Amino acid sequence: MRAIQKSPRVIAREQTRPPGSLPGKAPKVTPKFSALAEDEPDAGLGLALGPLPGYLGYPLRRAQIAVFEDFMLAAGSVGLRPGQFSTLVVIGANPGSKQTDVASALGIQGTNFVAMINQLEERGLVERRVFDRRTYALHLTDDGRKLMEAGVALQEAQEASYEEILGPGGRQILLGLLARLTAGLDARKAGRR
Amino acid sequence: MRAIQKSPRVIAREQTRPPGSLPGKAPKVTPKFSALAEDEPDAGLGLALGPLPGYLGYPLRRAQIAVFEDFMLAAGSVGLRPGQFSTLVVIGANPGSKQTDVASALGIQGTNFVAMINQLEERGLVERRVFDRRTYALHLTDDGRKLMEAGVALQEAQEASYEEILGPGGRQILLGLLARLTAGLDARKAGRR
DNA sequence: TGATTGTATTATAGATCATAACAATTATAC
DNA sequence: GTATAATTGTTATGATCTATAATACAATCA
Repeated sequence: MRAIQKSPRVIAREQTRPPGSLPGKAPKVTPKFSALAEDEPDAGLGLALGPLPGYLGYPLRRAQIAVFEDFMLAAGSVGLRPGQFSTLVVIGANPGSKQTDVASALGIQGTNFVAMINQLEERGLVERRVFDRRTYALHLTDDGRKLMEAGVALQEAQEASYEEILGPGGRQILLGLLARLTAGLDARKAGRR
Repeated sequence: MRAIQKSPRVIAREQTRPPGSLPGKAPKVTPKFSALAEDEPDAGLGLALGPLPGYLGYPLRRAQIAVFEDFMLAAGSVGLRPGQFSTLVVIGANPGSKQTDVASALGIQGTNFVAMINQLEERGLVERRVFDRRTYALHLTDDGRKLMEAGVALQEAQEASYEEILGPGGRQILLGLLARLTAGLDARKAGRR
């Protein structure tokens, strides 16, 4: 509780609070006067999320987190994070590419991509070869290719399990809708520019 | 290019590289020995993404980023980030809730939720009232409610535009598939535990 | 009473992401 | 052919987001 530790910051916050609202005794009886949970499944434990589940951003975010966690549980055994895995896949599909191109294909800022390649190179998975005097050509090492292929195998299994969850064809429909949404939003953004 | 700046780190990396591959002078004549485009770098601009677009995690991530950017462009005018907006919505739907419950409803770790509430409280959008001596009850201030409602109005407009992009019913189907996927993965994770 | 659990907090560290500045190279314009 | 611009990779920095560990205190229960 905040009032306990009395750090300066805490004290400052307390001082700005109307005195009437910080009595030691609280009305424990207070019935969640909201109880607006009339339209929520809610299951007693969780709170009502209001309109959030109907706003695409929220379920998208939750699904993305869930899938990433799932990936980490499965592919964590090969020691790859999602971003690293996709980097290996793209380099594997385009050997000799420049850092700039790989980064932009993945939607990663070039400036942040440097650290990623550094890590992968230090782990002996990726090689920087000279392309011209200002450019590197990226290649997978043998270890990198092995790890990438192991990740692909794991990922294929994951996709099969997603198909189980989503029913026959559901996964394909989801992929199509996601691609359409991303393309539409990217186009809108490009139009604004 | 890395060989240019010669920071200690750079030198260290170069030293660990097989001598044959680190000539100080780049073989300008060397016909980009890469060009190994075993499968062509394709399409001039974008690189091949290999199997990535067929793996749910990747399009999910891209879509989530695109939607979040879209939200920031629209709701940025009211100065709310997605996480802050959803926090306001949940508090508004459940006035008097404990921090713990709001955080877990949103899937945010309690320890990270503290900073979020600090910010919202400092901006005068959220109030911490005493619930009992170790617990705070969260409420929206008048300003907080106004901002939340403004965000909801903006978000409703966004959803309409998503429906345009996804075609009639497409948005609803997408919502359903995302919810099913998240629920399925959460159940699987819970089962593993 | 003493041990356990609940609630909020701080500190810390890692990953992610964006911006700015910079160095060297290459490409282009005049 | 030289001056200028655009590319390419890098570093540095700061803001977010996230996860873990440790702490302080309160409430509950055997």
